Amino acid sequence: MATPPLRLGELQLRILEVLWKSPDSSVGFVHETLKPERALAYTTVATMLRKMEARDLVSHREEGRTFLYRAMVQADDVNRSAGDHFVGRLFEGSIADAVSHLLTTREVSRDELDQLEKLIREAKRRSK
Amino acid sequence: MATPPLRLGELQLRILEVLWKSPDSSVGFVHETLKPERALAYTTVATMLRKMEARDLVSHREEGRTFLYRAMVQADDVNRSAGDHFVGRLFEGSIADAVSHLLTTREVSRDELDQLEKLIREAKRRSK
DNA sequence: GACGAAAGACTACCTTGGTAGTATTACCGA
DNA sequence: TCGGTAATACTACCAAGGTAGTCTTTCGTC
Repeated sequence: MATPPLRLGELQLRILEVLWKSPDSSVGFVHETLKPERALAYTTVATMLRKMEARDLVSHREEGRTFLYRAMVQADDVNRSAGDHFVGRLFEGSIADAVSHLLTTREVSRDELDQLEKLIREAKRRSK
Repeated sequence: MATPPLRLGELQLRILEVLWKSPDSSVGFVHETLKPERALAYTTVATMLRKMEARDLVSHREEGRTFLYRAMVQADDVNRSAGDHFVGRLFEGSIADAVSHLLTTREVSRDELDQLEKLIREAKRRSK
């Protein structure tokens, strides 16, 4: 179904993350969950949810008087889209370049490096 | 100077890329360069350039009647910012997770895998 | 049964990216 | 010098993300 680029804002992403972790969340729940990091009005969350539903990013069903929302896009879709953008637009498709950039511009723990090494070995095995 | 997140649109990114490759480009040059991929009006490019200058993404100097623009942000700043977003927002800071995602959601050539392996070895050596 | 709390519906506003038309100015060639 | 062309300036619009106020309905409770 040729998913379009999926341009998500920060709040939308945060909302989706709440819904991925807790499907069938009410507006109030999402609002409460986001409260520590973002002091948003309840209506702001409700409005954004409605806007997102208009874009088929989420859907809702009614449970009595409250709406329970769930994500209509999967985390993988979003990550994939973001990955495409990151690697494609910024590094002309070269994963090596992208990873190289990641590795050189920030601290990477010994542990992470080990993990990465393992990942590569696995990828090699798979492609063999 | 605590560079803010640097939220760039697609066109802005393309324009910056032209300016990185060819500093001191005129509006006409940027317009021409972008023509094959985007059929934009000349004035669209000029307007975007002016908007970008207002945000200090680019600057210009006058050469007779024409403006020559150059990027005020470096490719590294932009890539860094995008990398932060990609790894930080989407994978909660885990480079390993981010790379793993990259590796599993798309084709990676043997060559790239070799390159990656080398990168990791180097990173390990550096951190030792 | 009245009343306040809670939920959704609507509407509005701001910002920014993207796009482009119109106006103005300056220069160059016939 | 006259006119066309090329440059910038200004203005306007649209879409989308983000934010929130107000209105209406619906419960639960005293």
